[in-house]
Order: sequence, then structure tokens, then C-alpha cells
Amino acid sequence: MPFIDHDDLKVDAVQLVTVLLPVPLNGGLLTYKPVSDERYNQNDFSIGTLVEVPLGKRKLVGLIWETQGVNPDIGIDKIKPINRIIQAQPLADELLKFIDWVATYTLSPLGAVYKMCASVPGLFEEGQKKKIYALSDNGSEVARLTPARQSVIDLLQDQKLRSAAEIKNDLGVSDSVIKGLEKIGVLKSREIETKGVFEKPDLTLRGPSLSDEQAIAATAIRKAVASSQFKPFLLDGVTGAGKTEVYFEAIAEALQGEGAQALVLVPEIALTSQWLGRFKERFGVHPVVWHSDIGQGARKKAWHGIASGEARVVVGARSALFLPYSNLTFIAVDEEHDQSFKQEEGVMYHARDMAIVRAKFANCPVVLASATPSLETLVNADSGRFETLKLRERFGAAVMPSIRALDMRVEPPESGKWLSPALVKEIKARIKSGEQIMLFLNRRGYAPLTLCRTCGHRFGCDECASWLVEHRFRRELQCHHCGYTEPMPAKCPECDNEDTLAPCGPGVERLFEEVSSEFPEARTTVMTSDTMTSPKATAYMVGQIEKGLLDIVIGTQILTKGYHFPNLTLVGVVDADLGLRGGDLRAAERTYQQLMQVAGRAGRAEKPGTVYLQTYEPEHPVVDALTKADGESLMAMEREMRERFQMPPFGRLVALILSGPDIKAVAEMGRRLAVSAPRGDVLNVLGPAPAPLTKIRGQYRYRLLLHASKTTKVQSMVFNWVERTQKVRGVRIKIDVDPYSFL
DNA sequence: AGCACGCCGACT
DNA sequence: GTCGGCGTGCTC
Repeated sequence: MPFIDHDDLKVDAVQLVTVLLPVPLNGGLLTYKPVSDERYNQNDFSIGTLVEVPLGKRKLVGLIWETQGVNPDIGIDKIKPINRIIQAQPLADELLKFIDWVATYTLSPLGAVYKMCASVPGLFEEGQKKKIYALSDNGSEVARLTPARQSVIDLLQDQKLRSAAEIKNDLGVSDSVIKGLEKIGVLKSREIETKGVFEKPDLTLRGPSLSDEQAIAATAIRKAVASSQFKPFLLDGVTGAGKTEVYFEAIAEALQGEGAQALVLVPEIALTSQWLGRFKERFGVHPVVWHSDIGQGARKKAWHGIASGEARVVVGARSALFLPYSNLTFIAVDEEHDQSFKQEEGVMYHARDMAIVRAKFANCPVVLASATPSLETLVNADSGRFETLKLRERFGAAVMPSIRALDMRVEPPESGKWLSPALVKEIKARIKSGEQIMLFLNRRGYAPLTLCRTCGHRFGCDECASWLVEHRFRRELQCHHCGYTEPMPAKCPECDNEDTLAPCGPGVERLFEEVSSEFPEARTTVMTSDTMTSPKATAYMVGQIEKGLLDIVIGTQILTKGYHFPNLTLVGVVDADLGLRGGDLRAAERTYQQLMQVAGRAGRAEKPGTVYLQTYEPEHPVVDALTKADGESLMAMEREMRERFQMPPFGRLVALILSGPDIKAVAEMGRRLAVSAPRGDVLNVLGPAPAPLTKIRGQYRYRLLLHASKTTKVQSMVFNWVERTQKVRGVRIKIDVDPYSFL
């Protein structure tokens, strides 16, 4: 653009800034005018400063991304001034770099990544006020001094300010007592801003004495922490070896620094009260917890505490990675192999991989802990990119459980039942000896499919390509993809016959029925996301098991992680083959990891544990690896296979997921992408093909898969590919770099 | 993504 | 007559 007119010069004369906002417009980057008035001068608007800006009718909190006048394509007259500075202390440069890196890697708009960092409703609104009470100066003379009133006065003698709730909790008086005292002028009240208070971890406490293996691992990590340099570790320790205690030592070291912070990432369901209890024991305080369903107040408090550096240890699900730590000095990723670290919606990132990137920007060590490390991590460890620390033995007197396969072809259960006679016998024996039993079946509800014996009608979801699952306890049919429910009908809606609906296949509720009739004397419970609806409900049930008030626990994967039940000695896997069907890339690896985790619940204390795997394929490599306690061979085999076919981590995959309400439009978009697909000798494009779940929530889905060599720059390739392809209206294109799910 | 505008159908 | 369904278009 060689031509410069006067307007352009004017634009240059006004210093403009680029603000990153949580909107999809232009990737979130919009131009604003920094105000220059009595409040601010130009250099208050530095990169990383949080500002409030107008956008349409809304006010949004954005982040100054660039300070140079980025000359926008839009007219200067449209550029609005920034309302105000929200937080003068700019977000750490390493967070900005991280946002940029994640956006580039996942091919997501910057605004979408920024949203993960600062999307706390009302984050910068006035903090909640709370009313606090104190004795007023003339409070000595009280007309009618009741015992309740006296106790309040006594309590407040110490000059401490207290809220009504605190007084009520301490004394058990009702708030009318407090109101009454205020009315007669004995108490005075004042509104104050509530500000989060974060207790400091007690670094004088010591953990349990470590085994030799643990001590060696802890020392290695402590050393890396002390040198404040990026260094990734694989902490590869069998279930029950005490990996947590090892990274607790690293946290203790990390917290030595002034204002230093540590982050522990855990799979959502592994963040249990048991884990928090162990933390409390080690550090004397609770960590700051962050996951999808903490309340808004706790969220705000945590965010500000993390930004200010007062919050020292954060434990959270994957999204905790995007919080604005002021001084991050250590990251642990617990259960590193867990697939729930992969976010499958919005910005599709893998929290384990991003944790390593974040640690790199923060210049701190990162520990990936697992009893069954992912192949990706094992390959990184073998190549020396990660340092491996091994814990081969269980902590204390505990030994590894013995795992046996039960060939269901040889000893099948009666028809309509799901437990083989051999397993039934074992369960009986444990009930008799007062030990606890866990039965694992990764299927919620009563039966995965219900059909009419007369006309063959099957109950399916209208909005999804899936069957409705009977939940007999609730007398409902439910779609596990969109959550749709309907009451369980008494007769077939198709042929009107009564008593002809037949459940097909087992779910945990059906298993409960079988267990109850087989072992009427046993105290049995079901633990699934349906029965563990709140942390309270979960804690209650866990407590019941710990106290020995339950004999048999039936559950889904919700109970595979994090729990430690000392008296649990028998684990029965009802269908060990379940995860192997469908055959996606990681089916074998995932099934092995999951069953190993379940198995790891058995015999964690003095009494040895036994695990039975019910299988129709005892010779399958996964079953073989489990029974021979030889995961290494299985992973070596997997590795060889992936290497031969150039599959991850030896090659790259990128999935394009097309979705929309009109199947023809979606298919057409797929066709266009196939036509314009990149070609080359180190890459190929598979599809378009209807996704295995063709329809979810009324949206039809097609998939394409790009497979390329490891050195291919897949991001720019896919970006250009999608860019140059003409879009079809009403079809959304989602890009999943390094996909894990093939649904 | 939000939010407003606007154009149709079904009610007090 | 109005209320409210969601298609379309705009926001620095």
C-alpha cells in the first residue's frame, strides 16, 4: 500500500492497542483506543494489562495483546476507547506466550484460548460485601441481659470482627439475638469486601518416611525444582507404590521459594476427598481446588488468589492449566495416561502435553505420574527427553495383586446372568472372611439396549444415533449422549403388547440385581455417576466402605481411580473385553490401563488382592499382559505397531469433524474438503466418512482424518486446506489436532 | 459468542 | 391487538 492519505496519517498519530477478547470475531483480536485522561497515561496500557472495553452493547474484559497501532481494516471512526483498566498488574508474559502457543498448536482462535484463562462470571465485578459485627463503644450497659446476649458480648470482647454466620456457628445463638443487640446499640455493623484468605502450607511438617525407591525419585525431582529449570520426569510406579508422596516432596521443595506456586493436574474423577485428606495431612492446609463444578464464589476467590500469588498449591482438572499463576514453580500430572486429560470440545487440547509446554514457559520441572504410562510418554522417556523414575514395589507390606483370566467359554454363567460360577465362588469366600469385593462394569443403567420380543422394536434416541439405556432404579430410559430421558413404558409403543420388552446385555443395575439374589446376605451398593451425584453423596459411600459397612461395591470407571480401600481384596472385572471392541487406535492401550487401574484397587494393605477378568478371549494380548503382569511387552508390541504404521507418536493425525443439522450439507462439505485435500507422499487423507456416532443432539457428523509424517507441519497445512475450501452454509468444521476419540 | 432486529404464527 | 419463536447480521 504505497498510497498514504491524510486519514492514514491520523490513524498513526493516535496510538492504538490490540485487545484480546473472548469472542470469535477476528479470532478475538480487536482494536481500541487507550484513553489518555487524568486517570491514565499511554504507558499504563502495556501488554498483558486487563482492560474493560465496549463491544456492541456489552462490556467485556480483555487483555492488551499488542501496544503498537495495528492499523485495522475498519474505519477509524468505529474504534472505541477503552473504558478502564481493570488490573494494572499485567498477566505474566509466560501466560501470554502459552495462550499464543496453544492457539497455534490446536488451530483455535486466540480468543477461545483466552476465554479459558479468564472466563469466570463476574470475575472483576465488585466483590461480595459481607456484614460484620463488633461491640460498640457504649456497649457495656445492656437493659435486658439474657444468657444468649451475654455470650455474644463475651465472644466479641476480643475485638475481632465477625459475621453473623460466624457468631451463630460459634455460639449456636439465632440471628435475632444479634439483630436485637444491634438495635439497642450494643453491636455496630459495617459492610466489608470479602477477600479470599489462603492459608499457608506448613512446610515444617514431614510426610511418611519414604521407601528407598521413593526417596531416590523424590530427591531427583527436588533437585530439579531447586535449580528452577524446565525438566520433564516420568514417575512410573505400580499402583499403591506411593507416587503421590513422591510429588508431595517436590511440592514441599517448590514452595520454599517466596510466593512460589505448585500445580497438580488430576483427572476430574480422581480428585477425591481421600486425596485432599492426604494433602491436608502433609501440608496442614487444604489446596486450592479447581474443576468444572466449583461454585462461582470459590472460582473468583481461586482466580484472584492464583493471580496474586497467595494461593500456593492448586489441584485441579485440565482447565487449571490456564489459570494466571504469578510464580509457577512445579507441575505434576497425576494419572498421566488418563484420556480425560484430552479436551474434546471447544479448544481441543491434551492437558498432559500442554502441561509440558506450560512448564517450559515457566522454566520449571513437570512430573508425569502413572502406573500405566501412555505410549507417548514411554516413547519420550525412552528417547531421553523425559527422565524416568521407577517405583517397582508397593508401599509398606502390600504386594501386587495376582490377576487371573476366567475363560467364559469354558465356564459360562447361566443365561441371563453375568457372573461366572468361578467368580461367584470367590465372592462367597470373601464375604465369609469379611473382606470386601469390587465388581467393575463400565456400563451405567440396567441394560444398554431394550427391545420388544414380539415386534423387534428398539428404543433409540431421536436426536442421537444411539440406543436408550434403561435405568430401572429410576424407571426411565435415558440417552447417554444427550441426556434425554423418558419414562419406562409398560408396553411396546410399536405393537402395543405388554410384558414383551426385553433388556439386552448387562449394566451395573442389572448386575446389582444378580448380586443381590446370589448373595442376599451381602451388603451391596452401586457407585456410578448416577448414584454419586454430589461430593457429599460420594464421601458418604466411600466412608461406608472404609468403615466396613459394605461388602460388595459394583461400579463403573468412576471408582477406578484414587480410592484406597484397605480391606478390599477381590476385584472382578465383569467384561474385560468391553473396551477392546470398536478397535480405535488406542483400544488396547486404554483397556490395559483401565483394567490395571481397577486391578490396582485390590489388596492395597496387608491382605493380598486377587483380580479376576471375565473374558471370552483369554489369549488376547491385553488379557495376557494383565495376567502375566507384563505391561512392558504389551506396550513394546503396541509401539512396534504404531511405528510400523507411522501412527502417533511416530506420525501425526488431525481430525476434521463436520457437523450440522442437514445431513446433505454436511456430506457436501465433506466432499469439498476431500477434493481440496492436500496431497503428498508423506501424507494422506481418509474420508469423509459418517462419524461412528452419526448424529448427536440432532447434529449430523462426518469426519476426515489427515495422516502425516511426524515432521509435517500439520497446523499450517490443515489451516490452508480449510481456508481454501469453499464453505457450505450451516456446517461447522472442528479441527482436532492429535485426536484421541474416533467417535 | 451475545445481542438486537425483524418477520411470522398463536394467544390474552 | 401483543407475545415470543428463531433466522440474520453486527460488534473494534
